[in-house]
Amino acid sequence: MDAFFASVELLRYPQLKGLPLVIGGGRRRADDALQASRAGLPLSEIPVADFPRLRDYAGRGVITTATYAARQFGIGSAMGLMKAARLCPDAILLPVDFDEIRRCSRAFKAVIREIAPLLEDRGIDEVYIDFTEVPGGQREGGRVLARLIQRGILDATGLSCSIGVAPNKLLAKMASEFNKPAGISVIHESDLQRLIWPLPCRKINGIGPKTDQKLQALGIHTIGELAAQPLQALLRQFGPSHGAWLHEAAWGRDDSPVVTHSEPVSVSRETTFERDLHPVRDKAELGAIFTRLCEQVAADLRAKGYVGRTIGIKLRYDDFQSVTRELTVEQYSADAREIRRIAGQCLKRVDLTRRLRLLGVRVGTLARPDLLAASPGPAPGLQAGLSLPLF
DNA sequence: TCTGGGGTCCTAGGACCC
DNA sequence: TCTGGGGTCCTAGGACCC
Repeated sequence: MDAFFASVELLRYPQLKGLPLVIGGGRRRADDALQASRAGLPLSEIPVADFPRLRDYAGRGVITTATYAARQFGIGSAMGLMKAARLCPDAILLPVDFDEIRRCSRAFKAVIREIAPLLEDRGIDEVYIDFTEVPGGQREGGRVLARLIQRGILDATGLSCSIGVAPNKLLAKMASEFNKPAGISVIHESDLQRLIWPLPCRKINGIGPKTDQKLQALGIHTIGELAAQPLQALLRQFGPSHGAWLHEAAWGRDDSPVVTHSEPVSVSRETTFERDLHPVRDKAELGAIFTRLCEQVAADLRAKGYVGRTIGIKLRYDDFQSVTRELTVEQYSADAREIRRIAGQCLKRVDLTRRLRLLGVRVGTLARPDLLAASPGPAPGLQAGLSLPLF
């Protein structure tokens, strides 16, 4: 989806079209001013002058989405809001409306599923689609079906998306970025040298800042340069698994399937405080936050229909160093008090003399309670042992 | 100028088992 | 007194993605 979070807001506030608009922020509501001016007015008639600006923000948030107009100023995703405010103080800032985002996310995925059911969910605003077997999927190399999907999403939601069509997910993902926004690009294996190899390595999905830095240090800047590296050299530098993957990716090879269903691995909640808190001096405040996080995780688990038996915490100190602790217990649970009890034991195993900026609670090793009841494992009194000598 | 929140997957070491 | 070759599970950290 193109500038998804921002585009969703533009549906409500069309008067902001073409203006630099940024979505993000932490706890502090960026739309306080808007709430006040809203009274009695249709949303689309709220004067542009009444919208909150980046310059008025003074919190710890980052940018989730910037419209293309805002990107002109050098603003981008994951940038701190304070830095963004310096680049474009007049940009309008709105908070993320998660309920509305989720609604739009479900809506656009539903449109795609109607046309092409083999869909892999890649988060709130992205999917992979296998339309090899969809009737008409091969027309114009897939371009016809891509147009159909694009049009269907626009009609149903008013939102635009960009589609890349390719022989595999790796290339399709890169292709989807060629013509943003509202673009379609179709690429074939034979386009590898011309279209893919000139790109920076960072464009490969799976090469992040760390790997890129390491590649740069080796004098490897483009995907073509990476492809030219002897496999042996990559294996030596990056280990057998990562090295082999880098080589394959540079050659545009990816045989990973489109996965239509997956079970969640963990559920977590975390929060960055408005100001750093001291475990001793701000004990009461931290305790309340801790309890709330446990309650939220428990509620999320129950809403999704899962229980878990690995309970963990995450801390971030004021110097941004993060630590985690976890404990796996016998009994599955989705109970806030039980989660808090185990998480509390984890807390005892970390340094609590330094100021914290973040606290998180996580539950892993998940199971569905209904399935658990169906196969309770070895019941007491029914256990048997059998051993045979090996030789 | 400090850097959100929710996830997945991988690695590596240690405990423990056969 | 020295020392194998599997395997699973648990834990901590880190890279990466949306």
